[in-house]
Amino acid sequence: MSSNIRVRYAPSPTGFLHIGGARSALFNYLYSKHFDGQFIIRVEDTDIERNVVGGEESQLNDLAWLGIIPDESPLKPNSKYAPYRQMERLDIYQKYAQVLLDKGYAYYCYCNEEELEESRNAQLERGIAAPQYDGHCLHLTDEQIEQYKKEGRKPCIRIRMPKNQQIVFDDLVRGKVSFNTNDIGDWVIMKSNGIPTYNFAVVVDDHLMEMTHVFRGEEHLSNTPKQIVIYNYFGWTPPTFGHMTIIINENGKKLSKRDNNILQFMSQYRELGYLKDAIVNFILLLGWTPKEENEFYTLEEAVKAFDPDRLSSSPSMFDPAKLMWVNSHYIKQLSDKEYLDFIRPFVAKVLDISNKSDDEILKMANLFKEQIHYGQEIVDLLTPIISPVPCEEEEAKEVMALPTTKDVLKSFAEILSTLEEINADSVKAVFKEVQSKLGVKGKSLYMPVRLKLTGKMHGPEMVNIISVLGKEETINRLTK
RNA sequence: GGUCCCUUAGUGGAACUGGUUAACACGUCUCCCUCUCAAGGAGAAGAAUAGGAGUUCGAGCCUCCUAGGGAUCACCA
Repeated sequence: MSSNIRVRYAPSPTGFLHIGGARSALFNYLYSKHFDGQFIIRVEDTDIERNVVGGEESQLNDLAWLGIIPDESPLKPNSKYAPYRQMERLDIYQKYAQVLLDKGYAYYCYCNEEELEESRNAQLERGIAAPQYDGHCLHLTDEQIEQYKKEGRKPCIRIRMPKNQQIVFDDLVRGKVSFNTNDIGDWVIMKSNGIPTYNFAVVVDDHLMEMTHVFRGEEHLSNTPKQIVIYNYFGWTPPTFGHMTIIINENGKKLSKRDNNILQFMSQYRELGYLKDAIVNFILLLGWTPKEENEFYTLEEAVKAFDPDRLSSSPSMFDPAKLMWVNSHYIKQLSDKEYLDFIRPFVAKVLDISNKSDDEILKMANLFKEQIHYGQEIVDLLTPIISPVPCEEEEAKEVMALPTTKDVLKSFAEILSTLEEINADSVKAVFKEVQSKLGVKGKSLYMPVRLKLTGKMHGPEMVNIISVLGKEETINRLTK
């Protein structure tokens, strides 16, 4: 069963996948799959100055990692719509620009940067708040054109905006939105290098690729009337638009790539040990709320539950604390095997695991499974257990100076050495025995052992640490 | 500045076509558990729904005005 719903995510390979992009992709994906439609990835690579190598590949990879798999993409083209990279579709845009030119809806413009700047400043000086293209090239004589050509100027193509026309559209997120064309100047559809601008290419592609819905960030809201004018000139039906709220930082500003205190890129979260399910779940809740009170959703569940009516129209703040909480929730859900696979690379950062069995690694990593928020956290937590450094804190020194400490350590090591098997229960029994033998209990019993073994006042339960260290290593450290 | 969008506790946000004490979650705080840190359990504090006016028996929900915030105004996407 499949519908004719077609939606797309259209990244530009000017960088790597960031939170906003992932969210955009996710919601488009959810919408398409909720209605049994197709999800397409089209690469908008017309900004040849800013494209970065590997950008496309890494974005597609990160998306795939999240589970967002396209039905069509540059790597999985449908011949009916291919190609899927705009730079491979240049002839198509040229053709459609020519149609507009022929119909008189567009015209060549020979103005150069300085002239445009000059005109803009002149308008500003006259008190015009939003300067527009002045229409200088709208009525050029043949002589003028000849002159420009002789000067070697390459023209761009501008669209002629209709006058005094109200552009109204029904936004899935915001309801009725309207703009007046008088507020929009004649804008460039084809740059002088023959490459289309975003607002033009996007219309041609969305139409040719038969997109039915477009979910994108609010920053595109003011682009929409420009695009609708093109649809109208061609006599095409525009897709249904939905402009999602922007994501803001803790200062209420749009999340920008320059925000240093918030990680922006998917790869960074991946490296820090965030789980894909947690990230999907977290991003899902950024600007969308489920009808049910449950806020945990797998991607599959989200597809089922997704309802565009519940997209929020006010900005949502990216809250790293909530992300951590969601992630820790998912970590706790992992099976032993999943947890091991997930945590192994982080354990490997502090411990040579080449001659360790899976079981040993898991046992060690399980010490912290309940408390870590993301994988990287285990590195610092594990360090004192693997290679302890004596604690210099005043409180620690006091514990070590207790009159009972020496005896505690000594008899603990003695009794431990008689054990057949080391596990939580047997170690607990050792503590009990030392306690009844010496009459020392609580802090003054446990702390000396803890400090001697890990050099820290804090950490997982003592019995678990000892179970992991094993008899030999424990005694070794206690008697050193 | 023009245009457009938004405004419910620190944060995300719920509240059916207007109908009683404005949900829930994160965070914060307290207590319990406990050798410690976490985790977990129990509980608490925190919002006159930006302000004002109107419509109505009744408004967070409808209308208008004001204020604040944001987005956007490129041969970037």
